[in-house]
Amino acid sequence: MLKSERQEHILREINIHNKVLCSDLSIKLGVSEDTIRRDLNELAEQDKVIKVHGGALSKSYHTSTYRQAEVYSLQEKTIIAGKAVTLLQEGMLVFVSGGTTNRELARILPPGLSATFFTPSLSTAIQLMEHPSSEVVLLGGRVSRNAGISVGGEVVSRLSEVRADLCILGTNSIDAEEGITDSDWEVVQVKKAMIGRADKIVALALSEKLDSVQRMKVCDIGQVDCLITELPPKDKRLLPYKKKGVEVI
Amino acid sequence: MLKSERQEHILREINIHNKVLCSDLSIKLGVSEDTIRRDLNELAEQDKVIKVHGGALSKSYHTSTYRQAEVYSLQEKTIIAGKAVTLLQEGMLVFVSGGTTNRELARILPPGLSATFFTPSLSTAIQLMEHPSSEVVLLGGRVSRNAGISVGGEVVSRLSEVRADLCILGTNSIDAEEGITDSDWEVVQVKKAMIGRADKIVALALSEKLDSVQRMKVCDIGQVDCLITELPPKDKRLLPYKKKGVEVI
DNA sequence: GAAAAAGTTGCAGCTTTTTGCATGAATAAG
DNA sequence: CTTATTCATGCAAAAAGCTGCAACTTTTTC
Repeated sequence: MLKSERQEHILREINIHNKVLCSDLSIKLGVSEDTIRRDLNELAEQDKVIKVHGGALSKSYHTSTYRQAEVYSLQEKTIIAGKAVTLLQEGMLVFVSGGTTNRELARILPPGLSATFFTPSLSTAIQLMEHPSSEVVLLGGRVSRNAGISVGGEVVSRLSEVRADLCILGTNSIDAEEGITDSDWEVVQVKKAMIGRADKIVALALSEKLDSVQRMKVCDIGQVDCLITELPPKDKRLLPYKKKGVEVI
Repeated sequence: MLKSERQEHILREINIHNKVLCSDLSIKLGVSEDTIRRDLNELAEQDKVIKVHGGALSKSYHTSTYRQAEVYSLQEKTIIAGKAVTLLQEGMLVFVSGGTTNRELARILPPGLSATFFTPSLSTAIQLMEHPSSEVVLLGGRVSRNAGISVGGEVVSRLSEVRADLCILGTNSIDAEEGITDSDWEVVQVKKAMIGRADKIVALALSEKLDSVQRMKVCDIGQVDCLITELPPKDKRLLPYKKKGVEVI
């Protein structure tokens, strides 16, 4: 295993768990603790991690600790994000909507992956900015104070000029009959535009959002190719969606 | 559990409850009270908590905001931002560039003011979002990892469709002879476009940036209407700029 | 393509840090 | 004033870190 390969692995581990122990990594990667220590020191010098006695901590976790701690259901969201990452492939063009789950996705992106991300979300864009090898395109427009994303005709018309391989939607409500729904008209417009211009639609949802409906429709369940929750795919609650032909991860 | 992790946990506990007891933490974290005591003493030395007999108290009770401490020369930047705010008027359309000084400006914006801000800067936009009565328009485009702003043709062409009353530029280098200069080509393109579409140009600069020159030219000193530093307007160092007809605040 | 240089890795020996415990002093509470 | 905590200190064991070194691999140079 190459040194750089190993360091990427370490970075990835840190992004997922927010910390690593020298002893764990030593076993997991099959090298001595000294080597791990040296790696961590190098990464710390490059300001990519924070070295502490016994291991290292994630930098993004630390710099924004105050917010991170406040993220609701963070653990579940990290699980969801981890599953979603498996769908990403080298060179893809990906639409990413707003929401904390998507920001979490941006945070745990494998360092090696180089893809192009289009997003109207400020926080997702900022998180993606820290990723070394990906391109980030921010969709500009009037900023919705409420949602923290750009909205309006400009976003929609900008989206109409691209075609994405994948569209990753954070969802507030999803139901096997009613499809994906939301409560903010402007957000709905943006999501609709994203859906219309992507080959594959992936919905991320906490299990508590399942089988709930809100006022405004984003899309039919038939348009959703893949549903990701923190539940194991064979959970009962996911059955109605499978029956509608949605792939469940 | 890592030491730093444990201290993080203690800090969070303190922020929630405003106080902690050594005995509680000892049980909750599964370490001896001595260890907790040592942690609390360390945190107290770093001025993060207030140590008292039997435990510790929250410090943020009295003083809030941690992240501000991390901004370089924050005090000077706040002074600059405070002066710049006086130029803003009701209903104005304002271009704002990136940089921490401009973010500081966004932070101290008078709550009553309702203006429209166009910015390519992610952090400025996020800060402006918290302002109750202003409109924020984010200029979208490829995101420059380096500068944290949108760059590229789209930003420029978008700017060409508006005309602003005011353009507030954070500057890295300004010189009475060479004008405003910068080191990042893409940032320069965006700034140029902003300057070309605004009636009044305001440059914000720390005094240490005065009389310095970098490789790429943003604009001539003649194009700058107003220069704001943290210095009093009659400071000697500002004389060369006054002579060139720049208003100095 | 061989020799030299540079980089990588594990190990032994030693230093530093961390942690829990024992002891006695300091402090708060009744 | 008495009593029960709480605190500071020193100490020892364990864990983690650092350093130099030797073995090995990769890259560069001639």
